[in-house]
Amino acid sequence: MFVGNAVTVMQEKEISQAVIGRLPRYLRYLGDLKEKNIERISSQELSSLMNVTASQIRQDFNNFGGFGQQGYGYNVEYLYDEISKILGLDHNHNFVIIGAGNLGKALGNYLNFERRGFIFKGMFDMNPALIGQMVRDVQIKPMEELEVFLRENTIDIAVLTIPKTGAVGLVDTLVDNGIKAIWNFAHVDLDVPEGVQVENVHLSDSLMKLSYNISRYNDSKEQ
Amino acid sequence: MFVGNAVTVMQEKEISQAVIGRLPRYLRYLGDLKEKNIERISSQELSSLMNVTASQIRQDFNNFGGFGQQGYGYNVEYLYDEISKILGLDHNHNFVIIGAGNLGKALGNYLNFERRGFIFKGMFDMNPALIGQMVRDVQIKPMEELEVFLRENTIDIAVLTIPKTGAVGLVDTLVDNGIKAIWNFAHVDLDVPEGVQVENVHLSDSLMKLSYNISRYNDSKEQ
DNA sequence: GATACTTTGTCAAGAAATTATCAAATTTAT
DNA sequence: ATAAATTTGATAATTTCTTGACAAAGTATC
Repeated sequence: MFVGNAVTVMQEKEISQAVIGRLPRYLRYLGDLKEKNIERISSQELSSLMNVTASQIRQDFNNFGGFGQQGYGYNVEYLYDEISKILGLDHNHNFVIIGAGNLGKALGNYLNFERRGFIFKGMFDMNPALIGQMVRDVQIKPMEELEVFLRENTIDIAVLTIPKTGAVGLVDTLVDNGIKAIWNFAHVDLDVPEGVQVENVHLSDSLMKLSYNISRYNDSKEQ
Repeated sequence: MFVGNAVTVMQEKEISQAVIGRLPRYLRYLGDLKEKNIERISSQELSSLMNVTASQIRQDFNNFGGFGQQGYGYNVEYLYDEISKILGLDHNHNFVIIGAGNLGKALGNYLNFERRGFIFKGMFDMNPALIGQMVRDVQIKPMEELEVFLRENTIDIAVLTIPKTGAVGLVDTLVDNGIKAIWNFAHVDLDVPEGVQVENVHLSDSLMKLSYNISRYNDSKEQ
């Protein structure tokens, strides 16, 4: 009797976040190529297009298996589809936005997310003045209804566009009601249980980096 | 006779962007400590607070010179001020927002940038329906007035919240009229001359990373 | 004021990421 | 069909980033 292999977990090599972070950019360039009806591309061509080394491109793609062919290069459409799958864009993700301020509304109105399978399902806010307003085809609901809504709908992602004070206390509610991932625009680090994903967008951090690079360049000029 | 040293330009060690990227987070924690009137902190304490190694903290700070003292640790306020200076937050940066859509308005209304010395000076859009509207104390102007405005005011930063097609063609105008840095929300890579800083905020890339991490975790669970 | 304790700054080691190199596979040209 | 050119995937070399270790310098205690 053969046992043992049945439960063998394929120890997949962990892909570094550095690699993952580059995939969306590859996808963007491949999408552009597809629109231009370009059928194939070599790592060398893509390299000069994207300003990264050809070696890195091949290395990155090879983390997921051989997508290319010697002497030919990569088939644009095939590669595009494979990267889409890797990024989980081959199936839909429902999301709710919590915080119906300017930023929340901006994200709710952003149609391109839908094209990638991110479906805007609900929006919540504490402010009574906002309740009932429409953002696209979604009506803003009071925060009290969030829990029930999450239980009655299959929502993967919560987008947090509320001040940091509110954000921290909300995590438990979200996680307890099935949220798998948080796209966090609040300027605070969230503490989530193992298995819940957090992606931070700290806009002011980004602006500070820009500020540093301005100063650095000016200082180096002065010398 | 000793010559040579006179013209020796202090070859400052280039600080890696990895380090710079961590500075805003340090600043945030130090700000919180300051608010709690905590006077001093050791790398060890900060380490457990921020979930990074104490060694990395000391290494990071030491890139800029010794901010601490053996046996004592770091003075919170002093360290806060020094990091602020490094990030160029000790003087103001004026910015304009180009693109008065939802995202542009959201950023224009975000008051916290002002606290850090980023001053909202102007807003421009192509859409005639938006011209004249107020965003805080700034009136939306037509794109035709952008060039003159940039010449007549000292603006460091242009915030691009327009679709990518418009963004690429705008770079030359911005750079020719004194813009030193672009905070780019358009989903495209901008080609700028040496010395002009670009910080990209590619929201859909960020969302895709989140999507990958959701899939990855679910897949690993299934096995 | 002497001693024990704390904690930095620095240097070395280790790990991770990037780049270079090249054999093997395939395509293109003759 | 054969030879020349192209290009991947894999491995090795290099570089960068992170972590560990510890002497030196300070603080706190008795």
